[in-house]
Amino acid sequence: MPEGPEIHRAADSLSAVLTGRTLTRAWFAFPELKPHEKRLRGREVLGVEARGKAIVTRFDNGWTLYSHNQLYGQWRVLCAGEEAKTTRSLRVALETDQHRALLFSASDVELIRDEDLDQQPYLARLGPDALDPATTHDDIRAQLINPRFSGRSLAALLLDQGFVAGMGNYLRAEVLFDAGIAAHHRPRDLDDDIRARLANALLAIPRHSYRTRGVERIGAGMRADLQYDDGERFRFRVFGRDGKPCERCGTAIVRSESAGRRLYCCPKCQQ
DNA sequence: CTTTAAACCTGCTGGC
DNA sequence: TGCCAGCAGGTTTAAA
Repeated sequence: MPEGPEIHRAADSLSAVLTGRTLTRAWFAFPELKPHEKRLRGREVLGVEARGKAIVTRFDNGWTLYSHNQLYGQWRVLCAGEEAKTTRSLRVALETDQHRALLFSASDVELIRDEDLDQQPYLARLGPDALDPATTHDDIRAQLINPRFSGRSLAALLLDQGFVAGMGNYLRAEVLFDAGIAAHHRPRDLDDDIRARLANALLAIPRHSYRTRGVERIGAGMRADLQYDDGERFRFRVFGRDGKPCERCGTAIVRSESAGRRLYCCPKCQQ
């Protein structure tokens, strides 16, 4: 059940075993993708990257695999010869002579010509990705003062992939707590310094979650990689902590609902 | 224009 | 052990 940080780490794991490798086999559970199996066999993987919560895998024949895990999808990497515990819900298999990358349960999978990739509906509407190193503080501030977004509540914006890609429900709560802002505010009603603080949190919290392996269950089939800070764990400061004391002021964390999703906040620190 | 609600995808947990 | 309801960190669509 992934947000941007979890998806970006999944893309890391896939890239580590696929990039630069030749596919010995491609398999799809979806009938409409069957014709691509032959087309991909023998092709080289040029790269695997996350865009927001989608993953794109590029091949050397002008095609790209687009996949979105939604709530349930999960990529697993196995060594060649290693058997999956179950093939139930298996949707995609990409195999090299050394590894197998398996996608389970996801239903949103497409093969797209490279030149059409930017027209893919989900990718086309993505805003700047908090986990893209190229995304800057100024990019986020530009979103905050963009009239397309500045009149909407932060509660809605912080789930909107067009505002900042990669955000999700736990990040929303943690970003707002870190910035010390209540969810009902609109960007245009905030002071410049508060907007700057929010822009900071919108980059810092997802990136910290990514580096520290976020909420990922250890041993869930993902590779251990050295680029992550394993000495430190991401901690929820408000998400899922209703009734427990705020670590800053001791006030009980409150659970509510906003934009149809559960939201947690410290009513004293976030005003 | 924005917000809300429902629907859909699938899996897990807890209660009976 | 089995079944069902409820919930879930997502997204899209339609309605309000």
